[in-house]
Amino acid sequence: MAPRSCSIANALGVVGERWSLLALREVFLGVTRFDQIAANTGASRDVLTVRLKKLVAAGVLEKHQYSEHPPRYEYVLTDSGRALHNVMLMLKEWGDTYVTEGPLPLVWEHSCGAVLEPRVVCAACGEEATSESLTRAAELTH
Amino acid sequence: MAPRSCSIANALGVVGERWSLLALREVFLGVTRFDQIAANTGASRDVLTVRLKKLVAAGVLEKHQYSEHPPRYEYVLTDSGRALHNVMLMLKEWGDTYVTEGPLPLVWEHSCGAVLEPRVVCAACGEEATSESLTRAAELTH
DNA sequence: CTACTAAGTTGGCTTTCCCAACTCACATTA
DNA sequence: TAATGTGAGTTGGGAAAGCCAACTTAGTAG
Repeated sequence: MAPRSCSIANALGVVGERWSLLALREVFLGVTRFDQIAANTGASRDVLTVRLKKLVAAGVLEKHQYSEHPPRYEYVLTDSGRALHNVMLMLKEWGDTYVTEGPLPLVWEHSCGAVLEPRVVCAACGEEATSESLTRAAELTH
Repeated sequence: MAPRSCSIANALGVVGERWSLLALREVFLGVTRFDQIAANTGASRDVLTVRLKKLVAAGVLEKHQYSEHPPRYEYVLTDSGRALHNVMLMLKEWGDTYVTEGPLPLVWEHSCGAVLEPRVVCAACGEEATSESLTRAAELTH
């Protein structure tokens, strides 16, 4: 039996390996250079090289040369990369609530002035999208 | 330099290894038994054993015996596990948009009748929480 | 008594990971 | 001009994790 075909699996195929999401976290936080990404994530340099190459190949990051002499590069988000912001927010929210102990290492404030408490809602009606409020509309068999 | 302390890293420490989120996906879809989780994810049985044990130890899943003779078990979500639904939704949404090609393997319908298009909003004001609308409110140094 | 199912275990091999040291191209300081 | 520093990786060798198929254990069904 073949494993279930699924966008979660497809997504994890791109950003699911160790260090990938942490490298992206750094770029979201404005840290765009190899050495600093390595230091802030704790990834070993060789693995980080492989991960960044894969993220670039997948169109999540772009490698920009910001200096020709000496040659220096930075990694910037593409549209696809920026769209991962939601995933990061929810992962952070879950970690804040169920994993991290003691004071939270990072708190976001929304432009409305409140400390951000993210919620997932249905774009159509604005109501919260809980697992109970969802039904399967279609599923491919193969 | 120590790596950045962060709830995303903490979250990934619990559910970030390969197969963990796919096993959880199965439980969300109602598939709660070892053999079927193995088949539907594609995880090898030995690794799946380790992952499920870790998820149980972390309080994300609970192992329930649903038959004593013969002894049979199922895995069910805890509150912490159910809270991962948002993470899954966003990961699926990103995969749908940027990775999966062709027709989507799975579509959710919200109770309002619309096909679900999930959005992340600020609980306080209801406005969308984009990366541009957020500022860092506090960060621990250590 | 044999076959079958669920839920793992086990052994052997392959792949990936980790770490420290090294390279390379240039800039800066002495 | 020699030595030092910096950014962005590469390389090599050992340790850990992963993959697969076969085996086990406990019980049911024919």
